[in-house]
Amino acid sequence: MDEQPRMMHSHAGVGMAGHPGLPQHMQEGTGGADGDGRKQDIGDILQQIMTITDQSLDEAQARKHALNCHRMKPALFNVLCEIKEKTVLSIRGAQEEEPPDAQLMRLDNMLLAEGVSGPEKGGGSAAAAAAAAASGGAGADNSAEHSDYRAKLSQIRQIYHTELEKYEQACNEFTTHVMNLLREQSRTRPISPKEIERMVSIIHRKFSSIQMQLKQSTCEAVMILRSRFLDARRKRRNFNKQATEILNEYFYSHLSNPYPSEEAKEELAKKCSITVSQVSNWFGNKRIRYKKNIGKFQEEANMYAARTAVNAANVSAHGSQANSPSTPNSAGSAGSFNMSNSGDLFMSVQSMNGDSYQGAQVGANVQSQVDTLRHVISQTGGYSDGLTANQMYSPQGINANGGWQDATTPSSVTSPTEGPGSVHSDTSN
DNA sequence: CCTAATGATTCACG
DNA sequence: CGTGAATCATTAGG
Repeated sequence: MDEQPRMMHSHAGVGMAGHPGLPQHMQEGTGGADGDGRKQDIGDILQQIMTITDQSLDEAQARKHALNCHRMKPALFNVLCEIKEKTVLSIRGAQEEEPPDAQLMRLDNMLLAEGVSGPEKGGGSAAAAAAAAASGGAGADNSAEHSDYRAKLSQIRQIYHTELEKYEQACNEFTTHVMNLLREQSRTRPISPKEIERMVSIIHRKFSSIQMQLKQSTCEAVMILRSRFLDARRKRRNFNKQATEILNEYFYSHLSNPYPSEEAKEELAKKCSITVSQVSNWFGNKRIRYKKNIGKFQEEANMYAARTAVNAANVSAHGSQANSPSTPNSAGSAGSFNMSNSGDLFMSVQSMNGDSYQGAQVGANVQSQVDTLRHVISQTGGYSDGLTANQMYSPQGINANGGWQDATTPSSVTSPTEGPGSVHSDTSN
């Protein structure tokens, strides 16, 4: 970097020597006479310039004025304008036509959809709500995040609008400024109204391209915000105890066919104040995890089974209360499904323990109670120690139903993990 | 801090 | 499309 100055210094004598514009160092050897002549010329030129500048600007002004006031001037300008029109402008005009910008339209649409542009405040929150609803309908309990999202969105919106306004104002100002300027200049040079118009449209195009940048960055901001919001949605919250209980209750009381129908899901969702997709997620997870390691869920299963059994008993004893988590589905499809595959078990259950219930059972409750009872039975019947119970359960819970899985013999997996440790674990409340 | 639990997401399949 | 399976990412508990 500082090579350069040093070089210049060291070579100053030579380097500057031949420079024509610098009269001060003309004593460089060879070109003596020539240099003197040039010096003379330059001096003259400088002198002339000085005199011109010093001389009358006034005079020039006066001449201009005279020209402007000449009576032929308008006509002349008209002609010149025409010529201009025919040449320059026509050429420019040819390349001016542009297709309606698809990208701009896309941006506009998106901003409108996100509620950034479009009508005032109300639109914003409505759009935010719509966005939230669209993103899975998780409108139940993430109100904090939701309001956060809304606040951020309205912030973006505000910035967008102020910027847009600023741009518009600047555009208008600039346009009028240019128009005035051109009008001013039209006195001194040929400018047709058409040309002004064209200039204005050029200005507008420039500004709209700036606006497009604004829109683009706004879109980006919204996207980022949105993705963050979605990420926040991914931030899971454990369901509350009650919800888990309800879900588990349903799961274990429909263990033979733990596939809630759409209506059942809706009902569960309502009961647990979660969304239907959350219910689906829960059941998906539950099924796979239960199946994967039945032993681990044994205690839970027994617990819920016992509970629902008691519940069912009470219900059927009282006769009137249709409170148990049975659904049309469990009565219909699951029933037939189960009957065909494990009718024997069903019968055996009935014959063993079902007597007391059988009389009072309502059709809809049969399935769930069969599931329930099976658990109770297996619990009470074979519950000598953890290991045997474990080995006993794993086949029965699933294979007997022939149902919702293809018996991948999980006992080998479950027994080492849960067996020796005695089935206790925690009280799992 | 580590680990298990758990809700959500993704991908393949029928 | 609903599921199963694997996986991710966060939470809760030690």
